[in-house]
This record gives sequence, structure tokens and C-alpha cells, in this order.
Amino acid sequence: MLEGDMTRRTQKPRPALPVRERILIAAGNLFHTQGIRGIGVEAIAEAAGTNKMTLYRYFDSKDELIAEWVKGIVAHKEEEWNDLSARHRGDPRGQLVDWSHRVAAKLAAMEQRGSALANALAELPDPDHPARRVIQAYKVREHKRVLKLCREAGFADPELTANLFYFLLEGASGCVQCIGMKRIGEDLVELVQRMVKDARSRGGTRVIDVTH
Amino acid sequence: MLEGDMTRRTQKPRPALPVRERILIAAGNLFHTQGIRGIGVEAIAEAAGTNKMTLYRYFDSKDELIAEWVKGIVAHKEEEWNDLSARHRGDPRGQLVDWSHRVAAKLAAMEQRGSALANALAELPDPDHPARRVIQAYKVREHKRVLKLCREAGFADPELTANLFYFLLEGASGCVQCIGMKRIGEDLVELVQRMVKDARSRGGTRVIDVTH
DNA sequence: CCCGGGTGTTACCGATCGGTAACACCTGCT
DNA sequence: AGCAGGTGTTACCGATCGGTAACACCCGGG
Repeated sequence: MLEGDMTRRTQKPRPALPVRERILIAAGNLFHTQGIRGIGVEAIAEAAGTNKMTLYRYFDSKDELIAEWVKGIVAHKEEEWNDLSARHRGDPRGQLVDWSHRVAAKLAAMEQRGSALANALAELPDPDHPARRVIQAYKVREHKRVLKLCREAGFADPELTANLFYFLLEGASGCVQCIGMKRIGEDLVELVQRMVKDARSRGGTRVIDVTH
Repeated sequence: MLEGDMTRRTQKPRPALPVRERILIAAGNLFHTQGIRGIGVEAIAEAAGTNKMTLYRYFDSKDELIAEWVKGIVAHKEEEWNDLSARHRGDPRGQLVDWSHRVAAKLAAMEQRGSALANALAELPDPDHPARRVIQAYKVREHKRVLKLCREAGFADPELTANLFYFLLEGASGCVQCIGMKRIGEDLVELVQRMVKDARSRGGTRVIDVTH
């Protein structure tokens, strides 16, 4: 039949993004929805509009693909932290609250499955896995960052408050896949705001104001 | 050689526990350390001192084994909640603090890997997985329980405080596999104690006292 | 004594997985 | 026209996985 060269130009469905990027994006979506160990490289390649062979031309192994994906997430978060500190220079409390806003926004968009990084840690028990090392290293940096903010904010017990902040973030993310609570995001922001407002006076003793 | 009936009585290495229990225990250990999808039924059977065939005489499938394991954990937690309410009858604040103590104690004994239930949720994205349903159902019950305690305690905003409590617990568990912080357990208890003490007066406005 | 239920052993199945080889193709550049 | 590099296609490999069949075994009870 004479359909030979009719739709020639849309045969390649408009890549628009380089192959490597497409693979990383597809991998990210599938890792997050199906679980890292629950999806195969073939399905990832297909979802990226390519094939396994090309995938292995860009990534040495599935584990390295996982690690690269994680690195992308971490890099993005790092950017966000920098943007945050630029936007609220000299206002550590503002940074903490703003960060909680951003996390809350992400939680609202995350149905069922929780934080990608936390899930990855759960799925990759091997302490030597490259992706795990990347995540842990980031978490340590993030924790130091939060601790520094808590010190700058003049909180009475910065270590404790930093851990409180960390627990709130991590806990809210974790609760998304437990319970379908819709208040999670709002309550997270509310609690961080109270934490920040509460610890303002150095002589005080409160961590979060729950009583009004 | 005449070693025929010498060590006959210890040939079966003293089962002491019925096969099914041994399988569940071995499965639990391996699921927790290697990840649910990271361990095979053969290795589980071997660790239980038996073999795959016997395992499949007690469990229809690996998924059902996972579900039964999860049911055991949930049943144990449910027992603990009951014990808690019996021990602190009429003292909801005492129950919350005591629960945080128990969680902290478990966290101290949990190297690297976090909560088994949270990890299982991360590893089983399928919303129809039997184990996932069990976990989610428990989490909802637990949340109701906490909410009820917060109401009985007379907190000003029981929903918010219940979520705070929940975030603290979930967050502390999640942080175990991120950072090797040794203060996690202590800080968790400290924060819950402040939360409880702080929200005592109905007219107040604090959630957690972070300032002293 | 034999019988029967619970257990161990071996071998096997089909499916899927991560990963590779070989080769055809298409496209743009010179 | 011809070359070269990036990409697609197919087939395949070995390993592992969940799950099953068939059969030997052991041990206690009638």
C-alpha cells in the first residue's frame, strides 16, 4: 500500500529531549510508582521511547542508572536549598518555614507513594550500593544545614529543634503512604510555623505550640 | 563407619519451635535486613532450618508469607497498645509518653534499617497487595487511637497534636536509616514529653516546648 | 508390625531478569 | 556518493526467581 512515506516526519515521536534525559525521567517515574526492584530495565527503556541496548550505552548497569537518578534528585534538592537561602538571606526561620511549604506542596502531588529517597533507602539495604551512599551523604549535609539554621535562629536547643524539624519532614513524607490524610501538608506547615514562632525567645522552653 | 546412631538425637538441631514459627521468624529477619524483594524463598527456608517444599506446605505463596509476617508484627503492636492502655488507664498523656519510650528503645536496637512496616510499604507499591492492606488498616487504627488519646488529654487541637505525634514517631523511625544520629531516640522521647506537658493547659497555644 | 502424616531431597518448570553480540538502519556531514 | 556515529532490532546468554512433582524418609501410634 502507498502509506510508505506519508507520516514519515512523525515516525520518531519528536524526541525533544536527549535520550539520556528521557531514560532518566522514565526511570524516575517507574522507580517511584512501581518500586526500584519492581521494574525491569526493558520496561524503562520502552517507557523512554527507546530500547535496552541504547540504555546500556548510557549506563553501565541498572545500579548505576539508579544512582544517576538519585543524583539528579539530590542535585535538584540542593538547588532548592540554595535558592531558599538566597531568597531568605539572614532569615533562618523564614527558610525553615519556606522549606516546609515546598515539602507540603510536593506531598499534595504525591499520591500513595512517599518520598522517593526514603523509598529508595528501604529498597536498597546494601550499605555499599552507590545510590544509598549518595542519599545518606545528602541527608547528612541536609541535617547539618538545618542544624546551622537552627543555631542562627537562636533557638535554645538547636540540636533538639533541628531533629524536631527533621522528624516533622520525614514523618509527614512517611505518613503519605500510610494514611490518606489530607491535612498532612497543612499540618506540617502549621507545626513548623509554630515551632519557629515558639522558639523565638531564647529564655523560653517551648518547642512547638500545640495549645491554642 | 560406625557413626550411625552416635549423635542421632541432635541430628534435628532441636526444633524447639514449630516449623511455621521458625519460617516466620527467619523470614522476618531476612525481610528486614535484605529487603522483601531482595531475598528468595529458598534462602528463607534454609535459614529456618527447613526447605522450600515445607515452606510451601504452610504458605500458599511468597506474598502470603509476607502478609502473615506483617500480620504478626501488627498483632504484636496491637498487644502493646492494649498493654499500654491497661497500664496507664485514665492517663492518656502517660500512654503517649510511654509509647514514645518503647519506640525509642526499638530504634536503639535497629541498626541502619528503619521500621519494618514503613520499609514494607516502600517495597510493595501494589495497593492490592495483601500485606499492604494489612499495614494500612493498622496505621489507620493506630492513628484513630492516637487521636482519641489526644482528645482525652484535652489538647486544644487534638487533630493537629495527633498528627504531630504521628510525625514524630514516623520521622524518628525514618531517620534511623538516613543518619546515624545517636540522639534520635532520646530526642523523640524528649519531644513527646514536652508536647504532652506543653499542651496541658487548654488555653495555651504551644505544641512543643523547644525553648528551654 | 505396618501404617500414615509430617518432613526432607532432588529435580524440574516457565518466567523474568540484567546484560551482551551482531547487525541493520537512518541521518547528517563532507 | 560515501562515510561515520548514534540508534533500533533481534536474538541470545546465564542466573535467579517463585512454585511444583515425585519420591524417600523418619517417627509415633494403632
